[in-house]
Amino acid sequence: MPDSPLETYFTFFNEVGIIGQLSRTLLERHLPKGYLLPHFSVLNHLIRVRDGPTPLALARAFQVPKTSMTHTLAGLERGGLIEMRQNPEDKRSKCVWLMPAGRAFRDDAIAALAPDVARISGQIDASRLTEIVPELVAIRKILDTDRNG
Amino acid sequence: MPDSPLETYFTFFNEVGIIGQLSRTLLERHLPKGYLLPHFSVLNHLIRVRDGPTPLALARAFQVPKTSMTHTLAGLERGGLIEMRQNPEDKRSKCVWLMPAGRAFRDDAIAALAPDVARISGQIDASRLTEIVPELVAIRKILDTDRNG
DNA sequence: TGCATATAATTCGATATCGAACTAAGTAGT
DNA sequence: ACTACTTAGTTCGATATCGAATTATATGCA
Repeated sequence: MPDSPLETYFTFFNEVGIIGQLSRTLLERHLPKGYLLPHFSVLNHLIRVRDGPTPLALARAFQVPKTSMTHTLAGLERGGLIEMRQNPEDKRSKCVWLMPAGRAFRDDAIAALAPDVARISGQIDASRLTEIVPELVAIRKILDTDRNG
Repeated sequence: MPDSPLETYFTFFNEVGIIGQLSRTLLERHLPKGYLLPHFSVLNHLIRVRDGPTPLALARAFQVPKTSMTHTLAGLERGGLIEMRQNPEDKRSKCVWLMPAGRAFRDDAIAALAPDVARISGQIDASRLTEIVPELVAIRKILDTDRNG
């Protein structure tokens, strides 16, 4: 099935979209009621990338409008999973800090996900993904800088 | 940065999620007010895959709950882009048919997207994507059958 | 045939998403 | 120091998403 370049892009982004949706559903199935992928993602970011970022930095990291991030953070704070303190360097701003309950939440989610990962890793070779990931990172960065100028 | 297999999966799905979001925003920027990616996707599906499917078939094709598809189709019908007729083979069911305005809508969107594609294709080689797409298709199918049993 | 169950679609209610407007605080130019 | 502009975050309103319940039709089995 020969494909025009335009169709190649469409197919690529279409597949990416569906995989994103399926994997999101897979994860959310294991989260406590009231929590969604964005909640998990933020906690994960605080652990893996950096603790104490501003809401705006998080919004940019996840490419969502800052008003969506406000809402996500409110949910995390309500559950005692994070704490928002004033940014000492800028009184307009806040910093987001992980609480012990937040770390436990994230660890629990990952543990609950283990069976899924085990089942899937039998069918998708991780080394295959390792080859693809750098390509995806490159594409993500191109789209990202394209968007921001 | 050596990566555990678990982290490989996480990184992969994370990148996929972000690319999906960025590309979605890119497309939606060119759609008329009130229309979103799902509207475009359905029209595109009617043209590229099959005209006249049932709402349920569409919901499955896009991996969304059927109630979400009801909503999307209502939007398309309100705009005269599709028509929903009774399924002659099953009175519970309906068939979704593309209207001329629907085809025009889709063609316009693709035309409006052309500058973006041109800009991006200068940075992402389509042949690179051609290599990755089969891998993504395989992964999508695995997740899909995993989900449905 | 008649009844139990299954399926297609919709409606309803709760929550998520996001753009626009707003408030508060920082910054730059004079 | 004053004014204009910019930036961080929230609030508000409109729409999207999606699970649960509902309605209408089909199917399977006695």
